Amino acid sequence: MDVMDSIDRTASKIAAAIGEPARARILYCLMDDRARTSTELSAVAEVGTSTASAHLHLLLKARLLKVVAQGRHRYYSLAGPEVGRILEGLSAIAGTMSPKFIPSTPNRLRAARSCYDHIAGSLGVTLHDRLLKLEWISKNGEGAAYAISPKGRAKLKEIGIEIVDLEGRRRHVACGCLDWSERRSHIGGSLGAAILSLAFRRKWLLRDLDGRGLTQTSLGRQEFRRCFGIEPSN
Amino acid sequence: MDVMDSIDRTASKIAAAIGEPARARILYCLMDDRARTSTELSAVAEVGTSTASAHLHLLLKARLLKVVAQGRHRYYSLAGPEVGRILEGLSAIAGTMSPKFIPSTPNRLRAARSCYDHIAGSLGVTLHDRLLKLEWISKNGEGAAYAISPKGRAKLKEIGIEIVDLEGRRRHVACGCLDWSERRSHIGGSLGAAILSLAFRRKWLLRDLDGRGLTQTSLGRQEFRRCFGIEPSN
DNA sequence: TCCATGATTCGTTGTTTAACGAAGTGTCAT
DNA sequence: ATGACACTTCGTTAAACAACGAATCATGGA
Repeated sequence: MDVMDSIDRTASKIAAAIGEPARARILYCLMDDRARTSTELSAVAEVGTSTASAHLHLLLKARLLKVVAQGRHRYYSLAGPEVGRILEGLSAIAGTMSPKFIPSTPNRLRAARSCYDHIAGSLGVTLHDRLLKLEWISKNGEGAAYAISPKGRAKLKEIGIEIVDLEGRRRHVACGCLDWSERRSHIGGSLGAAILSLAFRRKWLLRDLDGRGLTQTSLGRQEFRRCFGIEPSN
Repeated sequence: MDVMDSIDRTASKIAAAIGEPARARILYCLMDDRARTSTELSAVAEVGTSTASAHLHLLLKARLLKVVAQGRHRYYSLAGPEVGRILEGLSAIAGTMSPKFIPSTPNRLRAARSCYDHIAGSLGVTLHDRLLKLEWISKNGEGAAYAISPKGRAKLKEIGIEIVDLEGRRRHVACGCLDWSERRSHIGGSLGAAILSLAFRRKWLLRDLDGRGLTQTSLGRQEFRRCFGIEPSN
């Protein structure tokens, strides 16, 4: 009975965290699964940066948000899918409006882009998520680093990437790299570099004139699909 | 965009309603689907009756609770299953504890009892819910009254109850009657009376010595199951 | 009818907390 | 190094609101 009470109490704390208008605006803004910076969220919440900082701190403590520090930016995002579900549920009660009107997953896709020496943009994020889903890589590594599974090694070897060649250097073999425009992780580290270099070599991707943009060739579309099971997006 | 904002705002209001400790205690206490009075809930929330009244008013406005007036009592209960789901969801996030530990549906069953001239207690409630589920009765009637469906008439006739004989009197043919101990509706009106009288006549139920309690016979268990599909409870 | 009891409304008090600006910390660029 | 920028921490103020007791309304029983 005592345990139950404490659950109720923390549940109530969580509800209270959502129950403040400025914080609710922050949370619902983050429902598209993109990470945003403190200052951006202060604009969304329509409060000063210091106030937003306090709100974000509280939301972190309530385990509704998580944060990733990247340089002098701190990217905040929803702590997990359960949080999104709670928010959807509340909206569902709120309006007679059906939950499908809530701006959750559907998101405008952005073009591929390079980030230093690996693939960023929507393609980079898709690839990143896909490798995790396929369990070629897993989050078991230290920090933001990913571990490569035996299956991943085999499959990547088939494609033409030898993991052993990438190991033993100072650089991580694979790690999540937060994307400036997508605000989600894409695949970085020497594996990310190897994939981009492979894609250039095989003419899956062409470098744009501005040096950062990438264009996927029709061959590239086919090959990304064949190798990773990625549906042609745009 | 404006519509979205308003949804967020009311969602935030709902969360705020849950986010006050006293109100959270009230809500989680009501998760067993039983209606409770204002004074009882004030005890649960550990506040005075006037404070509880204010909280209950707010929860009504937030559409998290509904209320049924019965004499000088007002029975409060959760507004719907979505509310329970939200509360469960919050608890799920709150603890690492799994949602199944939340005291939602499983509830100690109470013995059958008579309420004036019809069946109350757990059996009465079960019967009430069953008749609705089978769609022999529906909530289309005025107020707390139920309408009897054609199917219901036919099935009840098979059992030995002629609805036409019950109609045209001042009394409702069927209506929900809030149970003092179960705090949930059982089946009242002349249909309720007819069922109890039938159960006595056929020795499905025996009146206890105290005059209010009812004992289900083994024949009764069989027959309630055969006629209404009610599983033998205790 | 009158009284007892459940429940709500009202007015007051005290606590909580959201908001801001100013000052402090850390990171990138020149 | 030094300035610019992103972000947080601190101290203060003002508004929101939960709590209570007293008064009021409503219902059921004597």
